[in-house]
Amino acid sequence: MSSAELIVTRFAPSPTGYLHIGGARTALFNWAYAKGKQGKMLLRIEDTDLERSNPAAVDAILDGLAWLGLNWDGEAVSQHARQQRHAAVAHELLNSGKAYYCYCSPEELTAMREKAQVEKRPVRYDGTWRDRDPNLAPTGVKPVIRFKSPQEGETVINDHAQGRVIIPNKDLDDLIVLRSDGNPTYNLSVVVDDHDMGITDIIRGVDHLTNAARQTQVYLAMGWRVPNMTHVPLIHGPDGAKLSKRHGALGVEAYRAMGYLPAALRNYLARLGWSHGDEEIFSTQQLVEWFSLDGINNSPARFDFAKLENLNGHYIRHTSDDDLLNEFIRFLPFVAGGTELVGRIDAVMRSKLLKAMPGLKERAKTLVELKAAVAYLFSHRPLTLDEKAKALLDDEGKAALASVHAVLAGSNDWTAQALETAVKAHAEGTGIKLGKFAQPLRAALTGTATSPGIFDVLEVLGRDEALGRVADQMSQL
RNA sequence: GCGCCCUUCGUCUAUCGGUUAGGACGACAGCCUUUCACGUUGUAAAGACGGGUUCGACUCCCGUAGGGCGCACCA
Repeated sequence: MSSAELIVTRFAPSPTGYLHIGGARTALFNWAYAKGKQGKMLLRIEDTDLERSNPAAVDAILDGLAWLGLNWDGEAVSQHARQQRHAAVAHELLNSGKAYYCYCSPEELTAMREKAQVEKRPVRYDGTWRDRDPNLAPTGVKPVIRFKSPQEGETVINDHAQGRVIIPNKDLDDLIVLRSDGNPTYNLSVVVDDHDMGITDIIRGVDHLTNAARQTQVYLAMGWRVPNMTHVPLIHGPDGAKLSKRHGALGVEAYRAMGYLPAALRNYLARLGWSHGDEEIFSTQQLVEWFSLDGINNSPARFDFAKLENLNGHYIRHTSDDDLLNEFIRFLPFVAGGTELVGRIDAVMRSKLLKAMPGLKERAKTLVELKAAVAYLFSHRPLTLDEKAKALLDDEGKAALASVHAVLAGSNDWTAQALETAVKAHAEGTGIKLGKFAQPLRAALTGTATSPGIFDVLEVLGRDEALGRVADQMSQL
């Protein structure tokens, strides 16, 4: 593909402590787009604001991306490390007359803003120093460098999701590109980095749409090519308001702890703000093949846990027992009591879990539910029964247990199939419904009123353990 | 306040001027059944409002309403 240009996208999160779920979707889109075009996705950490950036926050993002299975090309770029270059570009702008020194103090700017607010005028820098003679500069004041933004005309953003967005230049004031302490500001750094990194396509949230206009002006001033832009709509909470802490889970690590599978989350996120006809459930491979910028909508989507849960259940059911067990073990450390459980999974337990998995995974919508469903395998005799299980083991239940115990003990083939045949025959022989035996049995074997098929439970538990658990409940009078 | 953007079932969405407006989740009802699930069958459920343009608008234009984003020496 020599004629076609290599697509280079980037994901550029600011390290705030976790990988935001909206950021995760942005990353997914960038990733899928780059992959589908045989291009590259780069990663840049926007750590310009050192006060809010720390290694732990960066790690949280890398960890989140890794968990989601989104890899990037090359080394992650630290924006902070490139400050010299950003400052150099600011001075380049200054020297070519595309920027100027501004000596306004923060207090003056605040006053300017407040005055504008009172007078109900747009709050913008009034351009005091734009054309003023630099010789008038007050002594002892460290100036900032402001970009000389065009005052006439309009700036056009040809956005792949939003369409042709036109912003009047009069509404864009002269932004600061270099602070008085010599550090560059975001809008400058982003442009310089995206240019230097050879980014061809910027895919990010619409919250950056106005920044896109300012950045476009900087590109133009530098004579650089403006990358293709795609601003994707934001994700809202179930109530329609912007997703915030109030809605609960913001970081992907929270979704991991809630027991969602990375593949399910990818699928769900992909369908939020993007679509490919009526396709609902598709593999990541298919996403990569299908993903296109014009499949992106331009209206915000509400996050729907019910749908995520449904999808997750589907993925759990369709994951092989072996893979699912591995996912489960990988998940356990992130949930209370999970690490201890991992310690108890030896070869024997592993094979029990694997054997029980077909029955278990039909019923779990999350790995948290799977953990609960698997608990009976880890229980020690005598079991502690929950309320519903206790209710099942009334006098009638215990009597049923005693009679079924004899049947089970008499079976010389401890397989689910053989045991089912035997117990069903017993039920028919006594004229009692199967349920009258199955439910007390379930209570005795699992300590709960719900579980996978009872004959499977019997087989997985093994003859001695199963008979022991039944006997425990028979004898307690 | 100024600028920009958005608006199809409760939710995610399909439709790219002509459809009985389709699918999925959720809800409800039935079937299956040893529990819970799964599976399966079916039902209810939508073009914000008002004007245009057009033979014909969910689709194009304008306005209104509602919602979102942005307006820092934050990113």
